[in-house]
Amino acid sequence: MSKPSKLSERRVEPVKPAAAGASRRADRSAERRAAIVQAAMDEFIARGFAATRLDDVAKRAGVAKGTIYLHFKDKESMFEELIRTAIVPFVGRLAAPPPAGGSVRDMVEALARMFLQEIAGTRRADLVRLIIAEGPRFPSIADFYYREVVSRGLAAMRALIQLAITRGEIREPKLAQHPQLMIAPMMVAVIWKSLFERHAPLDAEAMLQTHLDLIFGARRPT
Amino acid sequence: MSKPSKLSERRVEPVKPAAAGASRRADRSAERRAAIVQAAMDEFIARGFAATRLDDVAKRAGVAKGTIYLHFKDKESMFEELIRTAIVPFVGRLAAPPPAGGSVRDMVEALARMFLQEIAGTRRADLVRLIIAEGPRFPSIADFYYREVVSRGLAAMRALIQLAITRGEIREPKLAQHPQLMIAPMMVAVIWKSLFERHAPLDAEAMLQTHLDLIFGARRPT
DNA sequence: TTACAATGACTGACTAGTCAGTCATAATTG
DNA sequence: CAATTATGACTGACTAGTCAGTCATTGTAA
Repeated sequence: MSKPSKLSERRVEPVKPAAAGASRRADRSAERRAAIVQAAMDEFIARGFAATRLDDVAKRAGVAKGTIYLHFKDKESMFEELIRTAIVPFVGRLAAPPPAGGSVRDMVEALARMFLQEIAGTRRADLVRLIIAEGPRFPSIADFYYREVVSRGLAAMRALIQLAITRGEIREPKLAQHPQLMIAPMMVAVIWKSLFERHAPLDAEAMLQTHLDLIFGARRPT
Repeated sequence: MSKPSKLSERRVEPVKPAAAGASRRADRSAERRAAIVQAAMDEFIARGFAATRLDDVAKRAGVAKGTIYLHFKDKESMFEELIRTAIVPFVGRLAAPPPAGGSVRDMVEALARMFLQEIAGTRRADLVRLIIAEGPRFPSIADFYYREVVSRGLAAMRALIQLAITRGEIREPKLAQHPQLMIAPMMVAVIWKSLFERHAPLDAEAMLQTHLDLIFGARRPT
């Protein structure tokens, strides 16, 4: 947090670059922090916030419990910071891929496919579930998630829908008022994978295609 | 679970119906049990399983902590039994309303509206969220939920879709393979209400209409 | 370059507190 | 009165967070 780690860089390796593995103090500290973050993520996903023991996190990270408190104020702020850190990478993605040249359907399909590959069927799916689970108890997380992911994602989706409407690819103009409808099957896929996959595996790809057919019209009407 | 609670019913009021307020032993016991169930539900929804204190449940139910253990084996089985108890009423509903005479769209719309009124916008929405949250840690609950609600609900929905397809109300035959698509907006509505309602209220009714228009075709194409 | 001093990351035993579950006692009922 | 039901003080296991002490790394002096 308020670590002036810059100080350790003002001199650029006076001596001994130490072969290959970085062994400088700041590096090790960063490594440990990363290990804690990783371990904590695993534990929180597996047990939820309240049931996670920091002793277990420390053990899994290969670190003493006290070390956790060198990096985080307490369990709660660790949790919050963790989620934030994990979400940030996606904020980039949401804005990054500039609309390709093809049809809107192709763009939406590409987005959805990316979502399915990168989220559903990944540990990140459980992260989404974790946010759903703990959101009401951590309003700041729900706020952050809404601001950084949901509202942006929906805005982007709305723009795509509007484009599709002007191009005539989508006939239902009201859809622009409910971009959630575009996302809904993805959310269901994520939840399904977490809860029911072993009861009945879900072919999210096929479901997606059907969904797109409903919205854009079947590719071959008969 | 293995509680033969039926025993309390074998005799039907031997004597003294006791004016108005029931005060017979079994009745009081049932009342207390109901109070505990209610209180526990509130606490579990508000805090999740691990963070819920039985002291709080007892206090809220107006009962001593020991009393809880007269009705439930332990916290965990109380939680499981609770969820089961809360879900059962819906199993009936899912099978109960026999297909009305109107169009399939009307039937689906009626079902969805019932869902929105009785689940989304109710404390029950949080129950769904609770199941999503704790499901992975309580496989028996996920199993039960899948068996009693999800699989039945999807089967019913699939039947309706098939009917609509044969009647020509729905053009997309693949939809029968993915009844989840029919439900998806409802799930999103439930989650939205729990997490984001204060950021951006969701008009679930309007969203439902748009969704139905996508599936059944807009009522007025232009 | 080498010896010594300062730093602060790291440790883990410890404290203070929490909470599920128990049980001796009290209250109620028939 | 005996039997049943309810109570809540109590126990013991468990855990978030602390802190005095250690020691590898870094800085400085000779």
